[in-house]
Amino acid sequence: MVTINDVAAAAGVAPSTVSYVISGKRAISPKTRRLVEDTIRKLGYHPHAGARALASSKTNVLALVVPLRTDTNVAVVMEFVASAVTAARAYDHDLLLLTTDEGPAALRRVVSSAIADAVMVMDVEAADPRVPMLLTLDRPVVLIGVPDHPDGLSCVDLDFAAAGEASVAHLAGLGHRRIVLVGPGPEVYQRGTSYATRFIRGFTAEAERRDVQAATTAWPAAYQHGGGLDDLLARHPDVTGLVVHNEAALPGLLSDLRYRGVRVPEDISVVAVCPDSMAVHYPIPLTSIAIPAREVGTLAVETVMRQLAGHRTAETRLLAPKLAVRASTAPPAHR
Amino acid sequence: MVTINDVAAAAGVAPSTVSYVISGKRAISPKTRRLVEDTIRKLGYHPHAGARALASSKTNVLALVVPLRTDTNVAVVMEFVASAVTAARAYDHDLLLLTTDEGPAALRRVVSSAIADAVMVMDVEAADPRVPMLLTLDRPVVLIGVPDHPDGLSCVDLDFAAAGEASVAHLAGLGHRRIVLVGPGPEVYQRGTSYATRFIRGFTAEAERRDVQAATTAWPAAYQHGGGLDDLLARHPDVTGLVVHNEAALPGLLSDLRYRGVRVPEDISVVAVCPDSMAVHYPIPLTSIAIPAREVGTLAVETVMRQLAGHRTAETRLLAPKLAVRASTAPPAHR
DNA sequence: TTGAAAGCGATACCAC
DNA sequence: GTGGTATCGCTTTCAA
Repeated sequence: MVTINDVAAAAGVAPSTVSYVISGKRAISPKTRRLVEDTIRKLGYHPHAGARALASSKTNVLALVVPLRTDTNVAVVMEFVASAVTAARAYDHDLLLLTTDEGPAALRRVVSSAIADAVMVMDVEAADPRVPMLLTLDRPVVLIGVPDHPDGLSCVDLDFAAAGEASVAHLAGLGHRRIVLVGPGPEVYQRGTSYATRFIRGFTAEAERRDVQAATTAWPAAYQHGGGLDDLLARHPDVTGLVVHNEAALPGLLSDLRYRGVRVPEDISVVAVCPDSMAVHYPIPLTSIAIPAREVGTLAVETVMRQLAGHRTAETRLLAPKLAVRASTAPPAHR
Repeated sequence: MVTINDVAAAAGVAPSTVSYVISGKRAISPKTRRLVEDTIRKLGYHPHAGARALASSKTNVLALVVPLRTDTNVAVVMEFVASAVTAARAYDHDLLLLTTDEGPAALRRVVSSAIADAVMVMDVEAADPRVPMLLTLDRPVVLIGVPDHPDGLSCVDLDFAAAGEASVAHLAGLGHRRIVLVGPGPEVYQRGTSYATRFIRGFTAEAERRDVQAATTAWPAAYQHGGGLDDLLARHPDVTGLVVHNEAALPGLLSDLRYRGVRVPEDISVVAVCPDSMAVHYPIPLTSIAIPAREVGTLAVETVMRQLAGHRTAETRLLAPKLAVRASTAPPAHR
């Protein structure tokens, strides 16, 4: 293994000089700098991460806790993770993967062992049991999602309440008076997953404000196609607008609509809550509120990096929803 | 921070004794062991990972390179990752996430810096440019997938060639004479992604052997529903069996079939290649060949752990495909 | 602008 | 069965 001493010897300088060339923490003459840099390249030197962590108390590793249930929204999680890795690399950090299954103990372990410098937690629940313990960690923490009591932890997420409002506002603006929410499965609500309840809150509030009849339904994430739409129409025969906050059920629902000869948007308007990339790929491009997984991932990393840089005040950033009007919504037909 | 010296002092023993209690690498009297363990608990001691890595040249971290393109099969990747994390934790290891985007350099960096002890690489291509460099790493490596020239690297995967054969064999056995493969999009083949070509090879070979007419088509992963089936039927009007090796296109294809009034399996039989959990959730449970992401993830970790334990000979493990007969296949109707 | 050397917190060898 | 201590590779303070 090539060590800093090897580099120093080969370059004819002190190890500390090599260290400073790398870190840039003190002025180095251009000549020495070039010499050292060349030697590093020539020898193929890579600083030993463990030694570095030991001496500097920094690992340059971020821990990311992801939900690996299959019921959850896989595509969004992946997109988030991808952007987080990329953003982390831009700050010269790596990502260590933990799962929600491992519970709070995993977080304590990773931080106490100095495996990671900071922690990002996805899939936060309203009364998340991890919050109290995260507070005791004394390390930067960023929650993706918003618990009822963040207690001074930083949070990043789409503003789902505003998204719920926006979906209703759009349909109401077009003249729809009876709309139904196709939400995630009951298990999501049972867990108290914060985004689902926040969305519903906004959805319902805006419906009241605008005096439109709004009902909510929960569809299993595994829903493919079959009786879902028939059930819904039986209960809400005069519905003209659907808000789908359940990307996994989207293909099945649209298949049901097509099969039943219900035209979109002529007979029923559909607003989807899903990544834009998903919305545009349907034969009828969907009017949608984007789930900005990419932005949230990047923002989470930036927030955590800011905290690592010493900025220790908690900040909650809720991204404003963006509703893109595409081909799946229109004014309701007169009947 | 609580160090091993703090524990030693509090317990009235030498630091080395504490170390040995933890590692179990030498005999300790029950009395001392209990004393030390209690002290560790009481003080909340966690060994410093960096210090450990420095002294022992082991990080207890596995690097996993995942493909984070969105065109690729998200659900399978997630399932694989989930099982890999779980398996790794069973061996007291953590998982560091790298992406294919970072290229071969990332692997060199992670290994040379002693951030990880070994590497697992997903989404291997036929002529994967990473293979030559992986060979120079001098660390355990496991490929998920099989390149044309593994050159002594361990590989783990589903036996896709056998899967291709099995799909044809099942349909041919039922009496089908004209079948079509709905494969992944052209970009997958262009990358030379090994599983896709291996599947086709088995598919075609078995078709020849059984003298059934077999055609192959490539559907975009983003396919939802629309003209896909019409195109296919126009080109292959007398097809009676479909093999779908493209889970993302599955909902769209089935929607097309339903919409066109093509009954499954009465008019057309469908064999899917996808995780079992996916196959069983359709209204017509699909006859399928399972993509054993879970098993592959676990096996990959076990293989890498075996190598870390000193077993340095490369082993290629191709899991035999399991075809589960469900409701989407039947003998072809006589026309 | 550079060098020397004291840690950082474990492991594992050498003694007893 | 236990203790003492050199060592791992780097960062950073102190000196020059």
